Amino acid sequence: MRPAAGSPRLDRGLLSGHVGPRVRLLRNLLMSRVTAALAPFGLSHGALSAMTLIAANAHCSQMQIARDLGMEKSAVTTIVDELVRRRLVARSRSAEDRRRNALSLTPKGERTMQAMHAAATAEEGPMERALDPGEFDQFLSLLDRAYEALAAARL
Amino acid sequence: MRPAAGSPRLDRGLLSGHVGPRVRLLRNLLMSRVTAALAPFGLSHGALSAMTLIAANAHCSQMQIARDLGMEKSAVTTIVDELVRRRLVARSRSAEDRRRNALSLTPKGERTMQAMHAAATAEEGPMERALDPGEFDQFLSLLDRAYEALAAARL
DNA sequence: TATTGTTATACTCTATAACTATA
DNA sequence: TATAGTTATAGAGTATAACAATA
Repeated sequence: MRPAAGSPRLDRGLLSGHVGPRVRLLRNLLMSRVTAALAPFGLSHGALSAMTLIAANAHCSQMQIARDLGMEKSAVTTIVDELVRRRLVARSRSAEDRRRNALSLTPKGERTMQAMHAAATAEEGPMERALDPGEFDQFLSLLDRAYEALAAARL
Repeated sequence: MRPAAGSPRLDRGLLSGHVGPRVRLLRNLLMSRVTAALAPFGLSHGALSAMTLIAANAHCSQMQIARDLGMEKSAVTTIVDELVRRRLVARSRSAEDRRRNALSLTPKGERTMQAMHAAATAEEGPMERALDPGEFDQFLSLLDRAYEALAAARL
């Protein structure tokens, strides 16, 4: 009888003190589940991330999206094209700087984004059950602060 | 003067209570920095993840890697082929079950993995500086527990 | 001259499907 | 019949580079 396929053992000696490998592994597992949950919408994770940022920063530019997600501007164009084609995002020229686009979610976009978040986060049950409520809240808070620190640190 | 490209504003109303979007955003930002740091090694993130699991679970099979990373077995074959070709991983048939491969890191593989971790995690400075030591340790612990809960929850 | 966005193209990673061998 | 691994192929997502419009 083999070791009864349980959860993998993480080597604290090799991973000690580092966020990167943990986020990679957690993201890989979460992604494979979320990809299936998002399939009915026909939109990528990148699209959901972009919609999330647009919802939080109305009239933002595509370069802002690119910087915040660590993507190239051309990739953002591809994503936004699809969102606009499906009437989930409205794109117009900025009045202040006519090089820029001003992005905002349409009402349909808001509804779709929320449905996608609901579908994606339904896969989170095991994590929520493994942590007690106080720990879970702190986990969310720490993820936010780590993200913001990283985003603020661009050169 | 525009809003002086600071960190993006995350909308707590839309993201409230969910790990997924936060991990996606954090991972996107971390990835784009780590990709550059890992470029000199000529190996992918998947390869580093695989090496990390092999280091922690000597003589594991490729199916174990696939399950733990949420990848398909054929993708694991591709990754392991490259690691074997570069003498970073030793692959032999399992004695107990001759369908399986038994994977382990070579000494060169151990050194390379540690160098890759060092290069990758050098990008983590901003996160470490944003959290005080106790918070940072708890962050690592919560990431581990979230991962383990998710990995244990496969059907 | 620098920045925003678009287009066209190519690459990296992973998945799908069909196959072999072991159990 | 079911599982582990390989091979060949296709696909999704993103990057690179050259360009147009605006600052």
